[in-house]
Amino acid sequence: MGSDDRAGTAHDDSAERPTMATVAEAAGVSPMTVSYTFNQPARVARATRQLVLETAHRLGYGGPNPTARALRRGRNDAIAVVLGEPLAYAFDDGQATRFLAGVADVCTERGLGIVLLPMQNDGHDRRRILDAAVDGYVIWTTSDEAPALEAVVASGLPHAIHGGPATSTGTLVTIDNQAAATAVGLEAVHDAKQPAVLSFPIEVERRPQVLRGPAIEEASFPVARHRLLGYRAACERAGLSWQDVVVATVPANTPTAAADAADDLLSGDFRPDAILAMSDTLAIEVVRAAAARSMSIPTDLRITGWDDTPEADTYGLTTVRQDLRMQGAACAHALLGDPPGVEVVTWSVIVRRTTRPRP
Amino acid sequence: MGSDDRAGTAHDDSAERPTMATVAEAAGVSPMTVSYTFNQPARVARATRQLVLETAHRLGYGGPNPTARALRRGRNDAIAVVLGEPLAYAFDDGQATRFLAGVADVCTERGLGIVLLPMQNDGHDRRRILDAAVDGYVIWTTSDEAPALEAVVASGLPHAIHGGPATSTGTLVTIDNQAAATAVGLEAVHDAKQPAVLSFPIEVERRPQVLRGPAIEEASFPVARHRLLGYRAACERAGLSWQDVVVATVPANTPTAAADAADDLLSGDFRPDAILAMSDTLAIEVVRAAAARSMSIPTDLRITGWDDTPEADTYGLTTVRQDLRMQGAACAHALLGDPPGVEVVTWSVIVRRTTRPRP
DNA sequence: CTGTTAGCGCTTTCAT
DNA sequence: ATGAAAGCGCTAACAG
Repeated sequence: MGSDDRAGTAHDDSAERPTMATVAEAAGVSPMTVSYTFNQPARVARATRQLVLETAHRLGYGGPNPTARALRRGRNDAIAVVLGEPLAYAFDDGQATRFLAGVADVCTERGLGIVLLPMQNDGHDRRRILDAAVDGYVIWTTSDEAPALEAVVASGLPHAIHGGPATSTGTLVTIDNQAAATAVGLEAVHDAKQPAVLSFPIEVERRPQVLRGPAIEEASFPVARHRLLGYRAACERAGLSWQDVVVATVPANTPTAAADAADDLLSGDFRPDAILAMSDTLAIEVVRAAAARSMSIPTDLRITGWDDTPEADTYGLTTVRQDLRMQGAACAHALLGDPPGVEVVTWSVIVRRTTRPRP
Repeated sequence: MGSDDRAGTAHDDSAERPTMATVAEAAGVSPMTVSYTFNQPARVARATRQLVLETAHRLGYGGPNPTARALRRGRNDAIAVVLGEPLAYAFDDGQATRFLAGVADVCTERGLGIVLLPMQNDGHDRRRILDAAVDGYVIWTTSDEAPALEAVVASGLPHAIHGGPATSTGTLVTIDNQAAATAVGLEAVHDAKQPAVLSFPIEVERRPQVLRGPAIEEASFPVARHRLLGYRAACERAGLSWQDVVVATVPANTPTAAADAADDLLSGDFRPDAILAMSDTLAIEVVRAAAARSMSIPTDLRITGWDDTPEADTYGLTTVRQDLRMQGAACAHALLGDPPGVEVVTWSVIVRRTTRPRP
């Protein structure tokens, strides 16, 4: 590295971190005056303020201790976002990051911190939640039995849940996944014989699996469950039996996981002529895998996605349009007690070239 | 939403949130016994523990208040990650998310929360930093004069900075960007006549610009500056004058911004025969833009990237290999006082098909 | 095994 | 415009 990059004189651990009292004493004023200087400067005489600020600076006092202030005020000015998956996955998951961006929009605007709480499903999740110094929780799509949910409810703090499951005390923000799945699914299956589904995990271990006509009611994740119910309805309405539908699940909504699953689906004995994917990320890897096999879309294979990302347009993907960023913002608002406003989240189906027009 | 979506019991907003003292009184024990029950259960008689837990549950006490505990313990069990950009950008930035994942690895392992602090460059940044209840800061690549840096130093808390700039009290984690830029740059410019650079922002406004032979020393971001210095060295070593090199900057390291910039570079009067990009994300958009123009790579155009992402391999990109996730973890460790271990961050150049072999 | 004491650093409330 | 008192909810340190 260049010589303009010098760091690392030692850290002085011996110096006590100064407190308000230290500064007050050094400046010859009361602690209250120091507090006012930092919190309501207008209330303090110009000269006093100056003196306090100088003393603070001289002593290396950086301002009121946020923890003490939070305790006294009974408010942390921060909210937690509970992610039901390792953070590394969440950051690779376009849906999750768009949702997070929406939460962040509100937090930035209101000057709130965002605390990310990764869940591990390892028994410490409850602690992780209850130990966070926050004023409320936003929960990103999780499973029905997640201990995290119980902990959030136990905290007694306000919370908003995206996708599901609902709690009795929180706000649920979601589109009607089942209805949307039926609608988009029909675009692909109306002229198909062997549909398959590329699904989010349906059990908490998040293992990748390939199942035939799985029992949907047992799926642990409400979002996946509702979409599967919708897809099933679409298949049945097209005169197809759910028993014959193959469902492949990915461990995470990332391109890498999607590519593997797409490969599995297209290489197996089962030769699907329609694939209903629960995200554009997944669907696009199907498009690619199909292209690699010189399959013609939509003739040989119909594909639907979910989210209507910019890439969906690039790939001509028939998909469900929803605004996850807005839903993230809606969760934050709900939790902060703002007027609901967006209780009902809208969605629509965007029909493009990866499916054939319905009669 | 389906009626299968119920959880939790009613929330009584009228009830005061119980404290340890409340529980202690109700259970007929001292507050310390309640504290021990939650923090060192082994120290409490089984029967007493049982009683306390039951009482707590009955009263809806969710456990020790994290803020009070943090104040008393002098520790927050959370660290902040300071992002020099809006969160929405950071989440779209593969480098940033890989780095964050590394920080998250360590935090997850150690049970620490991650507080995301987006900077706005709006004068409140100092406050945002100093108001966070955390035990230290990890700073993601920022500019030399960022007020955030001053605030972090003023906090007196330990901090680790990725990329730069260094502070006197923090740890710097970075590869030798200048040396790496020279090395990878040479792969592309050794047989080129008109190189161009696709760069990260060089001024804090992050405006997209196209400059010819810019004054590198004035670039505000150390990472971009060092890489530009390295690229310049490569050009000069190849007998080319920096004055003739066009540098285009992107507002953010995202595919969208990259596509725009790649377009600008390839559509302008200046016809580059080599493009040195500061990330694989940027480089790949150049490859695509070149393909769309039927340019032949590496014959018509040599391209280098940075990071050696999986996509770099897919696209046959000559690039710099570095492990940002590990660097994120190194920052977290440094800040937590763990033995350094990774002071020196390694890098290497991976030569693939987007450049021509050097003689 | 359980309890007492004494604050952590700050700010609300109420004086002056 | 400044200050004194009180205590937010908890736990380290030290009894017993």
